[in-house]
Amino acid sequence: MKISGTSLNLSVTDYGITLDPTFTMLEFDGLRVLPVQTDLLIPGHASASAPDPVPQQSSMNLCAICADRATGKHYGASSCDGCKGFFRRSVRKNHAYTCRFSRQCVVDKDKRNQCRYCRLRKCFRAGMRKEAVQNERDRISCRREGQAVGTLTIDVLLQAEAFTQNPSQNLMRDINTKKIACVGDVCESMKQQLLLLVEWAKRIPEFCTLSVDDRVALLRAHSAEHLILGVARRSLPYNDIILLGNDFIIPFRGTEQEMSKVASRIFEELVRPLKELNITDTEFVCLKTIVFFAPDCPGLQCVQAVRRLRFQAQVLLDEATSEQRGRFGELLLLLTTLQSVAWQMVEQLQLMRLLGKANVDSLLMEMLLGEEATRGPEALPASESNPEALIFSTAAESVLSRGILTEHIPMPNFTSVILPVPSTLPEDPLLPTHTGPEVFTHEQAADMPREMSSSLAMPTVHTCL
Amino acid sequence: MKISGTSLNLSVTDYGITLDPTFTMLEFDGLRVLPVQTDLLIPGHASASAPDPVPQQSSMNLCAICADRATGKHYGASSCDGCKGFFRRSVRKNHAYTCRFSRQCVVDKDKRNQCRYCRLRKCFRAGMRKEAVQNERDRISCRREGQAVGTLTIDVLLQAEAFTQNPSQNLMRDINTKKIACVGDVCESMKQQLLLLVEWAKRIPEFCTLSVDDRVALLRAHSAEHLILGVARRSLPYNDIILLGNDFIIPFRGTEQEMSKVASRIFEELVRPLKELNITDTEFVCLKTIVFFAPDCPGLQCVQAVRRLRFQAQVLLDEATSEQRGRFGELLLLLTTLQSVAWQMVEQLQLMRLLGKANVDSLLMEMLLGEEATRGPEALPASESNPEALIFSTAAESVLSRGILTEHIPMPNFTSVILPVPSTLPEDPLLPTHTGPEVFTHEQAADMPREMSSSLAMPTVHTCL
DNA sequence: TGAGTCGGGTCAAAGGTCCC
DNA sequence: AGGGACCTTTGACCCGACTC
Repeated sequence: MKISGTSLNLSVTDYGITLDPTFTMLEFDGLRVLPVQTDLLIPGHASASAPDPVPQQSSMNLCAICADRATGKHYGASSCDGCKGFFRRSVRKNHAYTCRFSRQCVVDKDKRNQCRYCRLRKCFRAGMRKEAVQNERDRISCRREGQAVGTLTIDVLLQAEAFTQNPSQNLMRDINTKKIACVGDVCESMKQQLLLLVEWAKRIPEFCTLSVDDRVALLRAHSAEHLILGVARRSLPYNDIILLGNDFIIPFRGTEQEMSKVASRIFEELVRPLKELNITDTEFVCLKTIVFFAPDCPGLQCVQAVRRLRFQAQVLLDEATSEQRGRFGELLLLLTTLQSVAWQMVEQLQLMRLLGKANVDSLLMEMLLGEEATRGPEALPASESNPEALIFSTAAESVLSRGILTEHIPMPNFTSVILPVPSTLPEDPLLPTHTGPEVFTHEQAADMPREMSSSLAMPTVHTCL
Repeated sequence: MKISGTSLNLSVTDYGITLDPTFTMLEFDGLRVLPVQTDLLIPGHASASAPDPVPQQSSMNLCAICADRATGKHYGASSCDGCKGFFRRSVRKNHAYTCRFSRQCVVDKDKRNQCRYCRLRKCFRAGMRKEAVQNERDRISCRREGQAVGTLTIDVLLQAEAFTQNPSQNLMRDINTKKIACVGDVCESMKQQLLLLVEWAKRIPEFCTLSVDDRVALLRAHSAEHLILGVARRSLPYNDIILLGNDFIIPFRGTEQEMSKVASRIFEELVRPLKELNITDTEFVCLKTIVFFAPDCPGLQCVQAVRRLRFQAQVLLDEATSEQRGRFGELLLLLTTLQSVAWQMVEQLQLMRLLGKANVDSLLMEMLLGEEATRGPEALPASESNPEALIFSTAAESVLSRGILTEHIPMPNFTSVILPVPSTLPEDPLLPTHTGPEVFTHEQAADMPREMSSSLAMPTVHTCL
């Protein structure tokens, strides 16, 4: 802030107004700048009328308080760095000094530190104004300081994501060499991706601290959205197809009507906007985490913890997108679209299953079609937010699933999935066990031959945890 | 913070004005210096219930970052010289700042120098773009771009909202005097609210510039969400009930199971979070507008225009919530919950209709249950985002509606609703006509006696426009 | 063409840093 | 625990290219 240099002598009149009544330097406030000094501060004024023996040039270079060499004007008076700093510290800290003598101490370069009371008084008399001292500013020095809203960090999320990525698809083979998926291929890919989702979640320490029931609840609640989100990201480089995790593709035309319809929505409503936004890896993992830690989750016990985690994730996304206005909002708004597409996919899957066109195994049943047998009587009455439960829940009030649909195709009883799970899995060299180290990788899921993985004895979420 | 260099009477600097007598020098008075504690950052725990900011008075003259006097547009945002220089220096030197607090520092004229991280972030959020900062003394001729965020303003939205509010409910009569709604009451209220939604939309100039087909498409696409959003807001003062627009209530228990279930979800998943956030009117109208201008809308032709409008709305919401970190995200994330609850309500309504428990008239059929006969052959193949269409669409591939459900209850043919609508309505003194002035108000809809409004000859959206 | 806009740059006077 | 030499940042003001 620049102040006209000639107006300084008018500026001292307001001290009393802005002063704190308890301000202990009050007695300085009535002081006026000494006339002689004022003249010296006005360039071009002294030479005309005052026969000052000291040349103007040198007086400007002298501190008006202690006559040390001045480094410029500070707070309204030409002063040295010492008096400048002294004045700032005194005002900032609201220091109250007292004179041990009779308030007539000499203040010069040598003795300026002998009486702070007289030095500060001379600062005011020289024209320094406490109003010119500003508020404390930000630090300049760049010490790295972790700030962490919570404990979730981008790094953890990126690592979890990298762990469950399929590097073999990175080399972007020619699309023409890829095969068009049949319904079985789609189900197979979904199953693989769901297993990878479990592995992904297990890489998030905060997830692991939740109860088993809550972990299962989270994994089930939005698995369909995760499948869609994953396939949308995977399909970003392409224009006319959806690329599955097992390297099959779904074109928009030329395959089953139902599949191409969902695929087309994925492209138009998700892939296209994501392309336009040019979503980064960081943003993607944040979105995924936001979807994952959904507090409106059927049967969730520790709602507050999950809320906190989602809050952290959305703040992380906010930080990651802060350089482009509107970007954060656009990304978050894609989640409603994601939810819509996911629900349509689930409905299609349910239809295919009911029509006998798809062989849906128990893991898909449990995670995608909303088998809810795990919900005990303590389940929250108001937590019916997953779409599957709405349409085909086991809830007694659903006429669709019980009154009509199940007349045609009885739904198997899946209460077995909540039975205690053995701590070790059936012996299978390809599978990780609960007792062994976590060595489950994409090679074992995503790249697993279909014939083998479709017979995996790993049907429930509980088993995977 | 410009000081006229020629006037001497400006001796009281801006800093002097802002020097609060109670300012303690050492503390960041305005800042919430919170310990890094996640609990405090969760919306419900936030102490500050941001009061509605003063409606932008001459906002073009204010710096969008610190509210100092703006000197014009700089790098994409109306800003003062200070923020202009700060942004340029930051971008040029590629500075990476760190917030010493929790990244929600207030950035105003007084405190803008207290946290460079938050200041820079606010620059970006206000629309400044890195690319607008040029390297050296070279000038790129590409002027005129970037800005034109849009024409939507908070004021227009607030006025449209006020117009469709029911003032008689503001005096918050005793809940005990209100009657419990039966299914018919609910349908009646929904119909009234849908008519008010049309009136609300007509108060938004940008909506009126769209084609009739697009207007109808927007009104249909998310009407269920608007009903839920409205009822949630209306129910904010209460704890155990949902308050309908026609003053009936829905308790969580003691009425039909289906109704109380949705009501309970509305409360637990929407009213409760909104209460904790203490949502303002400004935020509410922004949310409503974001829901309304959904670009993934079946049959929408002018997708880009709608996208722009939603973008404007979400940026307005962002600006309205920028004082509290995470608030914007929490509000946006409620929209997925809103979508979920709305779909459940639609499903319940459909069930009630199919079971003969509800008398659903053609307006509700068209707007809530997704009659899609208006979609011509030019309809976008990939725009099936409305939930009703998913579940009970007339699309040939839906086994649910055609193959199974309609075996029991044949669906009437509603193609009549798209027939050309006569430019004048059947004579009815209560109804506005297309040729007359717009005099439709809440007195005519929300406060209309049930017996009359249920026989309104206003069945289609087209007719209302 | 001439006022307005918005890029650029400058530098006095604020700020902060850190050894003594 | 300040003091003060020394360095960084701020922002009011100016310039110039471009637009209308």
